[in-house]
Amino acid sequence: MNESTRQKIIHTAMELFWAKGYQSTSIADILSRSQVHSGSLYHFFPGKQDVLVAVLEWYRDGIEENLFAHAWAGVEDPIERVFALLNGYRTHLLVSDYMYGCPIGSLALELHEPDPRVRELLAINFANWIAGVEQCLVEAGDRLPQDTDRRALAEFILTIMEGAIMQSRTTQDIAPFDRNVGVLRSHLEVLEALAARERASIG
Amino acid sequence: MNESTRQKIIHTAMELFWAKGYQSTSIADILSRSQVHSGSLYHFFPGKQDVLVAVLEWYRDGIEENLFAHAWAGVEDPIERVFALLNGYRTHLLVSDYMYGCPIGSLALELHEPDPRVRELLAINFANWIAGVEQCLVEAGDRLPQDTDRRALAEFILTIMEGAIMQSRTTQDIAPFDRNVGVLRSHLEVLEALAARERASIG
DNA sequence: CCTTTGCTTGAACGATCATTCAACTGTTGA
DNA sequence: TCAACAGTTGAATGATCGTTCAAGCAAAGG
Repeated sequence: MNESTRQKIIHTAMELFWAKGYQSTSIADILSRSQVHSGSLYHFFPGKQDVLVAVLEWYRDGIEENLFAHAWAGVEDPIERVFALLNGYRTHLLVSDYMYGCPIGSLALELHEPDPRVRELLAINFANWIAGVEQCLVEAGDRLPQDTDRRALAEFILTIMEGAIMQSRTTQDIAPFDRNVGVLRSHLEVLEALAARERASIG
Repeated sequence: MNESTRQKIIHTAMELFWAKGYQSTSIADILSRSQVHSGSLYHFFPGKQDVLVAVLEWYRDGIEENLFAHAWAGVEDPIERVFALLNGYRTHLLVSDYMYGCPIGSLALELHEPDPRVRELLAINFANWIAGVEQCLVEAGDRLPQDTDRRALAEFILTIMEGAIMQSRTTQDIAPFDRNVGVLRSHLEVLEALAARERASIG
């Protein structure tokens, strides 16, 4: 089984969906960019939606090596890892002139009546992202107040990331992104201060 | 000049763009739903993009009466007005079975290379929303710490609203929305507590 | 050698897309 | 009465869309 053609299609589709969105990307776009012919594509995929499914599965299966490992290289502090992750999206915005935001988020809002498989894969990708951040917050241990709902906080951080990207992409200005991350940082600093007081009163 | 046909097109297009997105809405959809014929549409609008521009102008010009006035009817407390506004989106999600989120946000992420007029109108609509919330926060006066950047906080609230809608629409579950709003509420409560301490120490 | 199998090639198809336009209607002002 | 004009009608157009398929190729197994 020749994986290279299939992989080439997925990789090309991923880039195009990220840059242009799903609907604006035509099969012809994928074919010409990947140097594959339509018959080959339809040999591997029943239709366009199935290419999207494969792309979302690729995101799901590679989030560790493609996203977290890259963002967290050289960053050990668990709370700084959260901001390192956010900074990765910031860099993508800047170097692509506000074209590349979060590929999952863009697809999530673009597809209004998605295939159940697609919606579930979008949700799984969000859940994996949240789980990665939650792990950072768990590793932060008693630097956060004991009763902090770390999963809810991780979910909140995803929310801020997505909303911040939306605003900066729309205004073509990194300032909204930075201000939002700044408010998040001050929120976490308050939590850290509360946790420090907790530790002092107990210890 | 017959405004009713033009208005009928804008109103229908607004609904369809909200429900299905811009690209998934065809001119034929707008025509059949609004009972207008193609020649009439192209008499008023040079093309599809110009219909979108008119819709975004309609949002811009009507944000007060169509959004704020409705959400804030019977709510006087400025901080509760913030949550009343968010609750309006929550209701839309629930009654539409997670189809209707924020029309501006959906368009903002769907359009990857928008007409400059379109992008500017999206940005203006965001700015107007932020300004409305900022006004609430200004009216909250010394219930927030003196040095609170109320514009940045309003921007942050937009971010949370958009990110929360994205997650609840994707998971088809209101819980993420509610948890995000809950974290926001606790954040504001911390600010209110800090402001109370400020007032006590000064007064 | 032949058959099977996995994959490739690329022309072709029907559907749908945004858009055009010539003919038409109804109203208004001279 | 008539010309001018705003608006309507709906068939037609060309482009592009996702998809199909018959033909071909190369390698493997017998």
